Amino acid sequence: MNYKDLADLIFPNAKEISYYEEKYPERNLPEGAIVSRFAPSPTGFVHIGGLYQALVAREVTKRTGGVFFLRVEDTDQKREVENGVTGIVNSLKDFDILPDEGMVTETEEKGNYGPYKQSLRKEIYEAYAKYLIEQGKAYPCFCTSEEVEEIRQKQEAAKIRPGYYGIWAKCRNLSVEEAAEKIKNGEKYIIRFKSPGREDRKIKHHDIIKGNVDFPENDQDIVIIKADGLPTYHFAHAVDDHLMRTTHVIRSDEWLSSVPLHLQLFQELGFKTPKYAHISPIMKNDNGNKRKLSKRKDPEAAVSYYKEQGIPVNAVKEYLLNIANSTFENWRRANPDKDMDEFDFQLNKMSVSGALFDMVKLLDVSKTVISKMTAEELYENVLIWAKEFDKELEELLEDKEYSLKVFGIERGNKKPRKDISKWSDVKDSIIYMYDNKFLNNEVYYNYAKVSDKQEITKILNEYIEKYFDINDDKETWFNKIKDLAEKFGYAREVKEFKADPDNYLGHVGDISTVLRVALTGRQNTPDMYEIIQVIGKNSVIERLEKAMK
RNA sequence: GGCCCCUUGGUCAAGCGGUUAAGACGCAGCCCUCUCAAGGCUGAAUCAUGGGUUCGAUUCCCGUAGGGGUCACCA
Repeated sequence: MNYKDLADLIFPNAKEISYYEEKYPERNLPEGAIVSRFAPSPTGFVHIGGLYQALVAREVTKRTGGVFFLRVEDTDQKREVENGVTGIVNSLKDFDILPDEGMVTETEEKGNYGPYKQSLRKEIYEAYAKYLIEQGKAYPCFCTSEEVEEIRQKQEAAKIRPGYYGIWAKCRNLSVEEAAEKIKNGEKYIIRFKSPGREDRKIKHHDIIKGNVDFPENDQDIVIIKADGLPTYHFAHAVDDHLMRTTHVIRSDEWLSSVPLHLQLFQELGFKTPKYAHISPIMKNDNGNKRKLSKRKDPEAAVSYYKEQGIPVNAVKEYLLNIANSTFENWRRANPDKDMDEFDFQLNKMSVSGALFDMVKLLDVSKTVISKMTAEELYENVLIWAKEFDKELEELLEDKEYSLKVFGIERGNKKPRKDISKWSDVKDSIIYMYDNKFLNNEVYYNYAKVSDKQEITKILNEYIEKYFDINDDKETWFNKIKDLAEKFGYAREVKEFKADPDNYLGHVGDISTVLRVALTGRQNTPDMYEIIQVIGKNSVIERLEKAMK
C-alpha cells in the first residue's frame, strides 16, 4: 500500500487536479493587470475596514485593467447567517464598489472562475487534498480535539511552543497501512498538511505594504480539511486564489503572520505564489488606547451607519482613499472635479500602521463633496435618504419645484455654500423655508442686539410699509435695508459704526438681524435676499406679521 | 510569554543622510462680510527614548519603552 492507495481510500471520487487546472486557465489580461478580490464571511455585516479593503482592491484592479471579484468564505457553518451574502452584495452596491465576478445575489454569481462560494467548492478542495496525500504532503490525523488539547497543555507546562508539529504530530508518522486500518475501522479523522518547514530557519518575504518581513518557517501541520469535510481558511485561500488566478492578495494585516504557512502551501501545491498586500486596520481611540474599530462597541464600524447618517457614499470613499494614500487630498485639491477613479492609486504607498478613524475629517470631506452637488443632485440624494429615515423631511420635499429653489440658495456658483455634511443635517437647515411648517408652528424669536418688542415691531412695520418690494434687485434691496437702519439710528455701514460707535445705536447688521429673525426664527441663515426671493412676497408679509403678534 | 510589525504636531501624514521638517482636518487670531457656513491670511503644535555609525542623523544599525497583530477542526 502506498500514498496513492491511501488517497484513493480517503477521496475515492475526487477528480485529478489537472481537470481544474484546465478548467480555470490563466487569465488573458493586459500586462500588469491586477486580479484581486474581496473575500468576506457571509455574516451580512460589512465592517468599515472591509469596505476599505474592497475599495482598495477595486481601485487597483480597475486602474490596471484587471479583475475584482467577490468570493464568499462560508466554510465555517457556525458563522452562517441568513441572507448573509445579500447584505454584503448590497453594501458593496451602496458604495458603488462593483465586482467584475463573483456573487451577485444570495445564490447567483457571474464569472468563469466559480463557484465563488466556498461551500460549493468542496470537491475542488478534495481533489487538491487528495493530490497532497498522494504526494505524501498531507495525511489523515485521528487525534480527537481532546487529544490535541492535551498536547497543548503538555507543551504549555513544559514552556515550549504549542502546536501540532515535529514530534508532537503523532499522526504524521503513521504508516499508510496503519492509517488505512483506522479508516476502515471507522475512526474519525481530519486531513493535515505535512509541513516541510523548520522553525529554526528564516524566510524572507516582501509584502507590498509592509515591506520586507522575516519570519521563521512554518512547521505546523495545520488542518486543511476539517471534520465537516470543508477546508480551513488557509487551504481554501491557496486553492481558490490559485484557481481564480488572483495576482494580488489584498487583505487585513491580521493575516500577516500566516504568510509563512501560506507560502509553504502554495509551494507544496505547486502553485505560483501571489503578491501579498496586508492592510493595516482602521483604529479608534478608546480612552487613550488604540484599538480596532469594533463591531460591537462602535456604531461607525458598520458601513450601514454611514447610510443611516446620510453621509454620501463618495464622501466615505474619498475619506477612505485619503487614509489609504494621503497624497489623494493634494490630488483632489488640484483636480476638484475629476472622478476619484482617475487618481493614481498606489498600493505600496499605503500606511504601514493603522490610522485612527477621524469622523470630524470625514464630515469635512463630506461637506465639500456635498457642496459640489447641483440642487437637483442634492434633492435626489436627500429624498432617497428621507424616504428611508425621515418621514417629515420626505413630506417637506414633496413640493419638488419649491425644494429645488431652497436647495439652490447659494449653490451652483463658483463658491457654493458649504454647510451640510450629512443628509441628517438637511431638515434642520431648511425647515423654516417651508410656510406650512413655519407659519403653523410656534416660533421662538430670539433677537440679538435689538430686543425691545416695540422697537422691533416699529422696524418691521416700517419695513413692510415703506421698504419691502419683492421685485427689487439685490443691491436695491440692501440699500433699502441701509436706509431703514439709518432711519432708526443705526449706521449704514459696519465700518462707520466701528469708527464712531457712540454716534449710533448699532449698525445695519443689527437691523438685518431683526428682519432675519422675524423671517426665519434664526439669527444665522444663508443670504437673506435669496431667502426672500424663494419664499416670495406673501410669505414675507405673513412671516413679518406673525413676528409682530 | 514566543514570533512578527509599527512609532513625525491632538488626528491623517509628506519625508527616504544636509529641508526654515510639506500639506490637510481640528484649534486660536485677523481679514472679508447684513448673520452663519465658506473663503483669504497668520499663528500655536511633531521627529517616543538611550546608545552607536557618520563631518552631519527624523532618515542607517542596536537596545529600551509604548502600541498593534498572531499563536483553533474561526475566518
